[in-house]
Amino acid sequence: MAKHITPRSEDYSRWYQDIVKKAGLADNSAVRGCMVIKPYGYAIWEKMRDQLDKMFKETGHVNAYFPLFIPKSFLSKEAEHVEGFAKECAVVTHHRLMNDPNGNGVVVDPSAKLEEELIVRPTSETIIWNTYKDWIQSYRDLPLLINQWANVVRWEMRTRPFLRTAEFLWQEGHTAHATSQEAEAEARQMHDVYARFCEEFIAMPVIKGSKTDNEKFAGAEDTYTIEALMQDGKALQAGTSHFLGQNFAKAFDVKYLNSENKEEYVWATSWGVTTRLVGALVMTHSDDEGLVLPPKLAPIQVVIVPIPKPSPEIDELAEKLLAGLSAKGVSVKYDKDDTKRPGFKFAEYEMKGVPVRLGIGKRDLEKGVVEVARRDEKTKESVAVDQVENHVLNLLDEIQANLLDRVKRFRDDHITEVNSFDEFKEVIEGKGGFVSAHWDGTTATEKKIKELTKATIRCIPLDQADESGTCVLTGEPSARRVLFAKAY
RNA sequence: CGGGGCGUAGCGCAGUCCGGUUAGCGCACCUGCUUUGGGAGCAGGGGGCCGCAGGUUCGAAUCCUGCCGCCCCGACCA
Repeated sequence: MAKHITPRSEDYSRWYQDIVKKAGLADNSAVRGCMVIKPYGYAIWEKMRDQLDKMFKETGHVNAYFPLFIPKSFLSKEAEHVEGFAKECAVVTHHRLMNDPNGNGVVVDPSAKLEEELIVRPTSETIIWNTYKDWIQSYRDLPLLINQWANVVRWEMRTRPFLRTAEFLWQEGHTAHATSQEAEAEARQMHDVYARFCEEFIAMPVIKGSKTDNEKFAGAEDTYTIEALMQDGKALQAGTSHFLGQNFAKAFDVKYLNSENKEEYVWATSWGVTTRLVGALVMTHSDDEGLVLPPKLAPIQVVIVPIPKPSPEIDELAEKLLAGLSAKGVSVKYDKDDTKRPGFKFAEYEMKGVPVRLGIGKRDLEKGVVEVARRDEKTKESVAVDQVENHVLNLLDEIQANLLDRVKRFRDDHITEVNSFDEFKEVIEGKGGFVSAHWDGTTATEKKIKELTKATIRCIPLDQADESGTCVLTGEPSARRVLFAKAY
């Protein structure tokens, strides 16, 4: 059967959902707003997770695990924080079920009401800082550099697989430091780690910047963000790193004695990326034929397809190539399923985004070649058997680089400087992408622009020269340009 | 939470307006044969509380009432 994917030009949102479903990444579940991550989708997340975990360890962090449930009272200790999350929390009120006296299955046992309700964590700052209070006494206990891999729940109105679901997987780093400078450096360091991960592994260039007061994390002093651009011209926040100042330390009374025996509040950061990155990956590279995966995150990097079906001669060569490539660390699959025809397999592996496909048929055997097809450019070539291994190794690198290059060009073409509000609207409504414009620095203007155009300030880019000008909406003076876009 | 749409086989749908044999089609699945360099062909076969609960009727997928769920679009958000 031809598995039809809605073309991007027709309906980008449906195209995205088709890819997620037909490439076998995730299914809708019986639970509203929650998805089932299927093995293939989870394999991609695992690759991301393993790589990120390695990078966290390299920067001195260790993993730990904190409770799923947070006492309600904890959330109200930091006023801005509770403000940010209160509207989307799942609340546990009882701890027991009982048989319905009327015979309708089970019901909540009213006598099992919790004295203090528990909140399913939307993020773990509060439970963690409540714990850190006991762990930190002296400057010798600092810095405390901890990460946790966990699920969190945010009761969203509208959900989309990977991009926004009620429950999602993520990592959250929570660190404590003796000085403001050190905490700031940590927040920026992890910001860099995220940006590097996105570029090197997802092959997705990101813009590093800081959030405006309006857009920053509830409870943070500063929020650093990485912003990516999707194919449809909308921006996607791919990760954030927060400098929390002493807000949580004060709320949870976390103090340490410095070397002069003086008590001080600690300085904090938190930082996270989520399974949303899987959605970002999909929307960054894929095409109307299906998923396109960067080799570094592809669960299967190379697939070998026998044409038209396995035979002793084909098997022999395939097994040899498989062994050789596997020894070099490449994940290879030899598809020996003889109930499927080659054409079906080609389409299927293209749907799944496998970067490189090797085809071996009788004609190839006679000529001593293998057909090598690359997913990113959809091209094929014949390569002599004894060169296949090196060729594939190089090709994987080339594909990884090509994807990044391609996306970078698209992204750079979609950062448009504008100097009037008319231009601003024209670009936002037409071309899309990021709009670089002067802004007077007020939340009121930011909100007004959003109201008028649906575009929000994605970030104040870090690596950008100051340039004085006038606000695109109000004409008030502005010290630098900021990036606006419609966002996911 | 507003607006729109949809619940019939694993998936996609027709049938519903205007009630009437045994509920149908495509894909998928199973068996067999023939095929096989870009999603194979033929033949045979299995699979349905027609979203749930009431009601009207001799008779309900179809009409009425209530409920539940899902999707899309918006407001809010990683």
